[in-house]
Amino acid sequence: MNDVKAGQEEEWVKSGEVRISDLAAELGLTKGTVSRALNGYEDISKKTRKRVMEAATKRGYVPTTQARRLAMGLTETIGLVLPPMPSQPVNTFISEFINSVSAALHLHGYDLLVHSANSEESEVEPYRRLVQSRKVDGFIIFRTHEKDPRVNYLLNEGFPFVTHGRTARMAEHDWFDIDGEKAFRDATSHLIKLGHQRIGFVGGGREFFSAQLRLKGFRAMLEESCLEKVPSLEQPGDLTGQGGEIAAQNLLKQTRPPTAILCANDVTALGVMKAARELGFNIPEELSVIGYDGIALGAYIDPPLTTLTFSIEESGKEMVNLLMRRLKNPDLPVISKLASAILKLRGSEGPPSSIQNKYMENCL
Amino acid sequence: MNDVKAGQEEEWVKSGEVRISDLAAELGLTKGTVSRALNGYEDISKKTRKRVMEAATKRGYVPTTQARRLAMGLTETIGLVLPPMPSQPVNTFISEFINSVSAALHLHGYDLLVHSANSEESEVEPYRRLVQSRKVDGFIIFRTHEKDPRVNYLLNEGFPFVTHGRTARMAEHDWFDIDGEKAFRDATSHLIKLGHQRIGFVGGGREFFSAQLRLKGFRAMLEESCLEKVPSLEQPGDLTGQGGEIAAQNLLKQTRPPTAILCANDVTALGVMKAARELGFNIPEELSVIGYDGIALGAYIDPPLTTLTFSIEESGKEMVNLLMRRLKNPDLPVISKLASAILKLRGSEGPPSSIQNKYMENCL
DNA sequence: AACAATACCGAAACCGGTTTCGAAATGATC
DNA sequence: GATCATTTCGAAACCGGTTTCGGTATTGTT
Repeated sequence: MNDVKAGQEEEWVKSGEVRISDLAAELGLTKGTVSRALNGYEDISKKTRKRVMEAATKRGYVPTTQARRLAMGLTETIGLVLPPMPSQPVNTFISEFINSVSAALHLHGYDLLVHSANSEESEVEPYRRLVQSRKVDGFIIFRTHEKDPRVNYLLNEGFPFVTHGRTARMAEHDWFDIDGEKAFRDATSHLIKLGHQRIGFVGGGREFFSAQLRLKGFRAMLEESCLEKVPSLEQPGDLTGQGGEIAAQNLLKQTRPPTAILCANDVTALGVMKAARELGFNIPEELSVIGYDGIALGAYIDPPLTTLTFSIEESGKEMVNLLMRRLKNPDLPVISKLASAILKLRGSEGPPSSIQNKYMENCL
Repeated sequence: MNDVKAGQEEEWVKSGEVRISDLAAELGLTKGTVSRALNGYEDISKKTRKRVMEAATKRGYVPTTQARRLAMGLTETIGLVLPPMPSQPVNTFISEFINSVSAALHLHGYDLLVHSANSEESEVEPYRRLVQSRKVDGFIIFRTHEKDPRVNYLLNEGFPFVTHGRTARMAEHDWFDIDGEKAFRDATSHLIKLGHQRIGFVGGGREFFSAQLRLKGFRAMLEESCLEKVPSLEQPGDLTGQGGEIAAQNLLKQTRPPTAILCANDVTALGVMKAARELGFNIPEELSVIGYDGIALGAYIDPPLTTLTFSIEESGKEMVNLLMRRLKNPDLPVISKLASAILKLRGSEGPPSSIQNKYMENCL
């Protein structure tokens, strides 16, 4: 009876109380020996290794991370700085991304340090602080700009990082990206095949490189299909719902409004749809709308949003792989990975109400 | 001219290369003295303190976090474990929450470690690992269950944490919560005043304590208004869109369907609205829908979703305050904070098409 | 001028691990 | 049984800071 009680109490011993020196003393060894035994050094006899391992598991010894990392001169931590959240922070993307990155890092024994950006200070300031205080070994950067100060800073420091998205200096750093150009070629092509000839485009901010590439794909397919490029049909956006609303108003109040609108992301598309409804356009009968990101919420609105989608989980995993490779060997040549988005038809697009294909005849 | 060039080059000196011992050697002091000078000890003369400070800023000295934390015996890091993301991860809440928590922690010099939960292992496993390896000083826990194994584990370990949401053991730990009971009383009252008498309810998972409190508020207001409690009008949900769809079908296919539906969160409400549309119910004319969470996306759907909303930023800030207080003095009595949600009318609710107030007459 | 009090800094231990180096013990070889 | 190679472990330095303690040098007191 007493034994049982004692046993139970022993199970509830608080963890984290035993240090490597305790173990060493208990075993009559030095802490150096215990450390090597636990870390698989070859100069430890099988017998003592077993003895050490058993004592360690019995006593519930887990090395203190801080001490180990200090001794080994690394942090085993990756930093991720959230972009300053706009007043309309509709970012279902971010949580999924954090989740996948964190999971992938964990497989390599790395931790994820999430830092928020203070909108009042410079964009690179958080990075500078994390680098200087040596809190992280590398960074995951997303939403890259063409001329990205964060990238400039880290390249200058020679500090490891991987970007989600390309930059003007993409030849100098590892990056992962979705082929937004091809994605928008596909989406544009799909609309043209449905019979659309006046297609609007709502971009992301000009500062985002990805937004430019999406615009490029859009234009390329227009040209390939011998459709006239109409400047007024290309509206800037800012990746928010509000930006979508404004852009849609600019598009739909024109004398010859477009019969379809491509949006730089899903949230923008939601704003476009809202504005369209308010202006009396039926979707998709009178206006087709296509987004980009594949957020799950898009399936729940009316009509469900057709979008360009890709695996966020895969994105996170790939980026972590690139970063781990870089950390293991900083001198390896720069590599990159381009994944493709697929067009997910859900119902917010269809043939235009009045098909006019006079332009088509001019082609070929 | 030469001076200018030299000056520029000096500005680009790589950071993080100078250690405290370097500074000490340069100044002809010991590192102990330098450390005390920088940390404001009183036993350092004004002159040398100034000398040290200037040398530190000039050389760009920033103490290595790992070493400082090891010496001081704390991690200055708070852990946040993401819930296993369901197949429909429509969590706009999480990224906002992470952002606000991270920002608040930063004000106290703390970092945020975000960990993902592996759905194959026990829910407490990530917590156990983080505690044992001493990677964090405390936890932020959200989406609490009534009987929450994470809470049980941490209470048993005596490890600091704060929850977002109450638990069965809420008297033993600090917590922050939104008064969901009151919120649902308010929402129910609003619907009743509009003339609704058959009101449906779609809950969250039974395991979530918050969902039970919301149901409680709903029932309480029904009873207060002398409305009959109809069991078939209370449907379980799971905080996902799909769960909302299924629940709505169960509600709306009844011979006497409800004229309004309250949902445990916004995502559920989106599922409800989708199912309602497919069954031919017009919103809000034939069916009122109210959600909970106040996600920004709700404003962009048709009709815009009426919801119960609260400040996520404030939530994060408050929780961090509670946690910091606990870390500073672990023996302080347990405290908690209850904030209230407000009903944000956006248009997805209205008076029922046929007003029958026979029940009202029985009241009072 | 002698003595106590105070200001100031150096020396060293410490946090909890890892890793290098060398010495002792063991085994193999002739 | 002497010699040499191997196995195995202890000792100590190290990572980069913080903090305690004690000893000078300086100042203040009478």
